[in-house]
Amino acid sequence: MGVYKDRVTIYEVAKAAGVSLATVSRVINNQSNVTPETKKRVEETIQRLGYRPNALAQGLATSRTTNIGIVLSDTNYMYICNLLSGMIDIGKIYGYQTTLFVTKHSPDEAKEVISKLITSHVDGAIVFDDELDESDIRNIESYNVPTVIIGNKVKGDKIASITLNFIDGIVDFVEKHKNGDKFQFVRIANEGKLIRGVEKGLEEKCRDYIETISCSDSYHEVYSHFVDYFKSIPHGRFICPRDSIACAIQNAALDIGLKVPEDVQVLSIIGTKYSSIARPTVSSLEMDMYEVGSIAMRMVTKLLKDELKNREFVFNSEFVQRASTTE
Amino acid sequence: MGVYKDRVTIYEVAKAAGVSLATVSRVINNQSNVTPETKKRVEETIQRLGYRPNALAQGLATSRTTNIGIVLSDTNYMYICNLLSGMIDIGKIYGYQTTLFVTKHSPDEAKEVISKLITSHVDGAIVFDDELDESDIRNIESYNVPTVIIGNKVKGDKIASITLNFIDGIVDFVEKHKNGDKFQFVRIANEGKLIRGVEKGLEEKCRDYIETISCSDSYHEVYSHFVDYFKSIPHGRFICPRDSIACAIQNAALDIGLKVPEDVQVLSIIGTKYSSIARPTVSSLEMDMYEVGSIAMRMVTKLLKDELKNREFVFNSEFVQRASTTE
DNA sequence: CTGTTAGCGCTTTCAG
DNA sequence: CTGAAAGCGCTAACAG
Repeated sequence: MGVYKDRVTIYEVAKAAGVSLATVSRVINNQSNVTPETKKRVEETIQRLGYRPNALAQGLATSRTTNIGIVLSDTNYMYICNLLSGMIDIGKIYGYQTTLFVTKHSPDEAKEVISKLITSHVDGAIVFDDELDESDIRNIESYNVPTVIIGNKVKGDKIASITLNFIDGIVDFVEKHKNGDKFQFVRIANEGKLIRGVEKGLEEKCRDYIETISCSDSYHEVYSHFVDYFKSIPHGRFICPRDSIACAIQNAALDIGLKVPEDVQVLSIIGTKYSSIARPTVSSLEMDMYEVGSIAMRMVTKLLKDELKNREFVFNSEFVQRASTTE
Repeated sequence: MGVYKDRVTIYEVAKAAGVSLATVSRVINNQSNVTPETKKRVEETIQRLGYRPNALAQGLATSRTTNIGIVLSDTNYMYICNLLSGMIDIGKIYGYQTTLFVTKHSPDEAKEVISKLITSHVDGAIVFDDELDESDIRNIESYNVPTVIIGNKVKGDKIASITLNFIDGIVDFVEKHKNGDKFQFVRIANEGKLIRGVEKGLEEKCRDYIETISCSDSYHEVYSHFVDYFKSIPHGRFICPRDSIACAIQNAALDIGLKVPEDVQVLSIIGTKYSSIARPTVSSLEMDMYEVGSIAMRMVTKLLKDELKNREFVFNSEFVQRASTTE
């Protein structure tokens, strides 16, 4: 069939090096109690045979896998990629691999995914998923998987949480600019809890200055929707979940001959680098998602060692005024 | 300490249900040879006890993990996220989890990452990484891990490859527009092999119409670099690796009072949805990276079952003329 | 249809 | 400092 090595086991290494498996095990785990000569001999044999330990067997024997499970609702948005990137980078520093569990915004899948998470015996988990509620998190906890949950305040022995506070920044903004057109909150179908939470917060705190308008989640559909919209209502102020949506609206306005920000203003709740790439640049609530990811990963690693003092971390977003809104 | 279940094992389920482990095993693996009543009883016990199989033990016993390893150089670019998203979605359909291995464009890390990939005993792998060369892939192959490699033609018994052909589209474009300013290929530091390959191809085939200009990989640095640049050379045609770089250049041009595409033209090799969001819209070579990811995942799953006939898949990019270049 | 038993590859006491 | 042996949780013949 080919030149495939049948995977070499610790047993064969031991035999080839003339020692017992225990010794080989000590060498690959860098334990001190091995003579330098023995160690060298074993290491050479490992090299020569191309031996690689089997992480499954190690995991089974130690009940530690050096794997962190990451639960996300999607990986197709820039800000989620930034988040993911932060987690992975830091995870690597601490020697953790990451296994991805994606739920696609569906509650059913979310439940199933938890099941897989448990089964997979990750050492810890980071959850940034809108469909999971507290009971799901408790479920994970009950299987003894230390978990950091982003965007959902949950307390527990093995749980830490990161709150993403967009609402204060946006309420500030709305309050400061309440004179003029009512703000239109652009509600995207199937949007996650993070954004829904912001919407709810705005409803509570700024009821008088906010209306809601619904759209599908596609740049092109939003764009054409608003081309029509602006034909009858040639002005407005729009609060959008993401920068691509904000761009869709401002592009529609511009293409129809309206002016941004004179006639139409847009503002994005979650900004990415594209907020400052777009023209006009899009005002947004900046939050460094890469940083959020890094912190999250740092928190799980601490949680694993029972060294995490502060179980609750709050990220505040900062409103950044750009060209798509007036001062 | 808390309410943690000590993870229930198959053994305890068997005892509680009054059957042997073999029977429980049969039930959780959905094997047919179990009486409906026994099956029901076991399932109830599983429910009641909250039993979840241990994937490590299963993997050890069967030498199958239902895990696919994905090797990437980065997760911070939109097109890579799209790629990833495609892989994950399809993987899920076939019942595979995905474990991520990220190399951060470093050859050293790349070697180490392969080691981890082997160790982790994934059933298969998808590699989209610029630092790995053929010998690394052979290495993976020699450990019997069926692998799909994106952007690098490698042949082997357990290897399939996907070629991303950007070069033909771009050569076409250059040929058609060779009159006028020489094209400047914008070379980004630490750029991956994919882009370097395009550069090399252009050098070979369009030597007379191409020059190279070097930049760092940051929107803001590229932007300010070109603001300066355009002060002394107020025109040019630029071939950029990604749309954010193209935007940096065209924004610099616009902000300094130049016109796009009259004075300055830009073109992005890899386009994302932001190519059509940017204003002016950016001409680019479209390739649906989500689709690439889906195909890649489909190919590994076939490879695993030895059912893959066509070991080589070529994606051609299509040049899409937008507002940043002239016809 | 169900149970017994021998591994899967590794770690980890416990002796020596 | 090194080896022997038990066990991690599960699967898969093999018997019955």
